[in-house]
Amino acid sequence: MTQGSAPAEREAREQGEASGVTRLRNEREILAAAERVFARYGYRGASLQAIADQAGLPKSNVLYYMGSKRGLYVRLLERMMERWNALLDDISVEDDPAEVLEAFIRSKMQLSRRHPEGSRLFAAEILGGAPFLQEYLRGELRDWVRARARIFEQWAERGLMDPVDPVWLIFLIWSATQHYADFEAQVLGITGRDALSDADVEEITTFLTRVILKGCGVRPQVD
Amino acid sequence: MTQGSAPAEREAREQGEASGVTRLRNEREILAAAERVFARYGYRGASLQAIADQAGLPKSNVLYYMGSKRGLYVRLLERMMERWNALLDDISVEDDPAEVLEAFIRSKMQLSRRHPEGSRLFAAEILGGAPFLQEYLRGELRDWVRARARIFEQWAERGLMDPVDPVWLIFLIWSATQHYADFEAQVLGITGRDALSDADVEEITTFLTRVILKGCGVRPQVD
DNA sequence: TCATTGCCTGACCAATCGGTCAGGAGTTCT
DNA sequence: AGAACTCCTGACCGATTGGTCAGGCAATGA
Repeated sequence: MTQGSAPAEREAREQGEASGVTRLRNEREILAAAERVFARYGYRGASLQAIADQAGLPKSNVLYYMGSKRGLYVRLLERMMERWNALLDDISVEDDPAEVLEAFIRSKMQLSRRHPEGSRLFAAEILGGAPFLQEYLRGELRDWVRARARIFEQWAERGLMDPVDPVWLIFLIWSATQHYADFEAQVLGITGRDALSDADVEEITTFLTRVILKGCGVRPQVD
Repeated sequence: MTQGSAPAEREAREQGEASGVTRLRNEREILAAAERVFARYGYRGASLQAIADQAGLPKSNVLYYMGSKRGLYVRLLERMMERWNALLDDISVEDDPAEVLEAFIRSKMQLSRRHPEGSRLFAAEILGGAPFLQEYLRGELRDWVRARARIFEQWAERGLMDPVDPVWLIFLIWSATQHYADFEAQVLGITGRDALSDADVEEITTFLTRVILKGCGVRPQVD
């Protein structure tokens, strides 16, 4: 983002280490509060007052730290995209399909599990037509999907899996894993739980892995 | 923004015997506009002014017809639930699993296809914690899921399908089908299309049916 | 003819929105 | 001491929010 194009002064000057700690803590508090509020109400529906209340700070302070509502929102989106990109590791044709697909499902599930608010924030952004993420979708993410798709196709050619459309397969995995964060209210309401336990998440992950791998003809790893 | 109907036309038919027609048309126009706006911005983010503009009517007229923002929103939710319930037909243990599951996937896909705005409206409501739908989720819908789950289990006992958790299976189908309406912006951005054609939807439906049926060990119908 | 009735809407309201700004509080430097 | 600098916030701004209401308009009943 905005970093060091203009040298200016070094921020190495520390005025009382306690104040630096406060600054970091406030910043984290605001980001966490904003993620909750934006996820729940969407960009337009969220108010800076609600975010400030959640963070336990005056509204002016939120604007002092973040500059503007739009800037805060974009920053949260970028943070979520970084988390997403972190698990988009490279794979090769030589890898084992079962291993790769399971790792894919598992890491995606953990991302939704670890950052449910961020996941919902992302979902709300897409739901509203992705006004801030068009570029990312049509660029970086599209390239990543195409690269993976090509590998899936090569696996199919080698008879390691059924010749299913790899793009629809990726969407299937995304939707199935994202569901438990985005539609949490529905899942909890129907199953009658207060929250999903780690055991539940593990069970769901196993279920999804088994059904999807079997569904596209990937034989579990045999050593 | 977009003026759908010229005032002159409205005046001409307004107070004549066809006034009932105008009323019906306005009501439909408002509901359609509201569905779009609520789906895009969520309940709080949507404004009556935006809905009125979309419908080509003054804001006061929207309130005259619908009473309040909340009432309008609830009415839209109920309409969507009716559409949903319409495809929740009864099934029995004697039915063919492959047939039922395929019909399930196909009708759910068509619902998302035919009412994408309604689908997104529902998604936004759940995303925000389902403040207006708690009762429906914990009552009607939960009962429906349990009834289906029991049948799936009996199928598994009879060896007609793998003994997978039926609730997770239902969620898998819901998420996979809903995805193409709710995350339309992502799907279009990544695939580089302007819209999904009927052929695309048919291809996706076939893909999902094949993978999911195979994935939980349901052999395609053999007659 | 005039009063009534139902459909409709411009003008208006208090509340809230995102954002600005002057200035207080607290350190550090000269 | 006082200037300079950063961190912070109450008060305020114009715009917009959901909602109300008095009254205009056209058709009907008498």
